[in-house]
Amino acid sequence: MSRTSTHAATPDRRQSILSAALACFNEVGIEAATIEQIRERAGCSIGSLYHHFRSKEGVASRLFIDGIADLNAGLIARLEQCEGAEASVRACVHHYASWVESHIELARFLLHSRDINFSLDAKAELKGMYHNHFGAVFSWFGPFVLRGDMRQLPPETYIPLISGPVEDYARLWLSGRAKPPLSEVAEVFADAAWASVAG
Amino acid sequence: MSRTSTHAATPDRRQSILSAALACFNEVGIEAATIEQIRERAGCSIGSLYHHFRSKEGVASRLFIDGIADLNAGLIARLEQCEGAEASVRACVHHYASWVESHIELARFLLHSRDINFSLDAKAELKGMYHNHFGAVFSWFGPFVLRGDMRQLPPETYIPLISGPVEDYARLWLSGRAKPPLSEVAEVFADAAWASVAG
DNA sequence: CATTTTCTAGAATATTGTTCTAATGGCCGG
DNA sequence: CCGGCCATTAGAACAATATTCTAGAAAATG
Repeated sequence: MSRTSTHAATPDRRQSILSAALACFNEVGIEAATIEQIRERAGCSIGSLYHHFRSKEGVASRLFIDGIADLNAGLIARLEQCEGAEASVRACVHHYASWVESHIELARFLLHSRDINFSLDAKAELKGMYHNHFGAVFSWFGPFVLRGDMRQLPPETYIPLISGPVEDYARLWLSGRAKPPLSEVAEVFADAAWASVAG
Repeated sequence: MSRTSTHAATPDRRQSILSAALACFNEVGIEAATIEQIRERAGCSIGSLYHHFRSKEGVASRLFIDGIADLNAGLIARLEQCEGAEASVRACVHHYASWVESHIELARFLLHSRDINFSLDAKAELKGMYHNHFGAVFSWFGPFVLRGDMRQLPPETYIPLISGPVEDYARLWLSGRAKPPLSEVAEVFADAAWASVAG
């Protein structure tokens, strides 16, 4: 009878499960969050949950991968509107800061969950994503280094130098241990980032 | 009869459990590591394990808290042998790098496990530890700032600026995504750290 | 409209964290 | 040396919870 039967209101279960899981994970951590809690919050059945995701870790993986993908895509888009090395380096810092401020819950999840037990599929997806992203980032910055606008350093050190501080601060801020909003201190980190890699 | 009975070789069960757990946690993550795996590796019984630790998270908490305590204590000891702001700032970076290189497994655990579900007791212990540590660190650096040897910045930004990059790099290195050993790139991060906070 | 696929539901099952009871061995006061 | 006490160990019993399974309803497809 009508829509209150088994197949009730289901515009997109998938998304409601992801949202519910994000909230649960942030409240008690991935491990402590139970399927039952997520199920109840999403207002769905166990079967439905397992139909959309392989497992609890599957939900966490999806949140993680999609979150990183969005963060990365935004950076690339922003870089493409930058002129020159300094603007690009600063954009990395400011993008990180503003993304975190506008995706607080998701950011909290991404920055606090480093030990998701990714499935082989998820690992492959993540690896491919990183490969593309870092490829894009390095081909953007490569010319600046060649031209001498940026210092030549061991390749693996650029990202920690540029993003390390703002990322670290974001963790502090998200966990409530630092009060000044990211937007207020981003400039400090942008200055430091540029100073550390300027040619 | 002799020592092969129930109460077998037990110089310090507690430590063998911690070691076994550390290995398991690093191999498959805290969540995926089972009590059974840890128990087997430590060569003890379930009862023994739960006698020494309240729970699986209790083991993880102990590893985490003791690890951080050691890292922090080492830093304070090292700072006390430094003269001046620059040497102190550089010492922070170098201490972090060398500690990670000489405690690889423990470092891997500390840097990848941000979502341990600490008990109230553990939270209190950790909070007290951080309180003392940051108190000591800030009273060490405070005079340098007052004297103008270091720039005055929002207090919460110093740690990300100084430790953020080397910490971020350590994560990369420990996960195998960066090859140059920490000791080889530490100087880059020390330079950057000092540049970002120098007066 | 038949049928095929996707989706939902919830009971049944399996895994695994935790508790409980009993027993062992050292330690110490007598 | 004795006898009780406490820390420690063991492993079975228990409980919580992740996952699988079967059935059926809704949408999609032709």
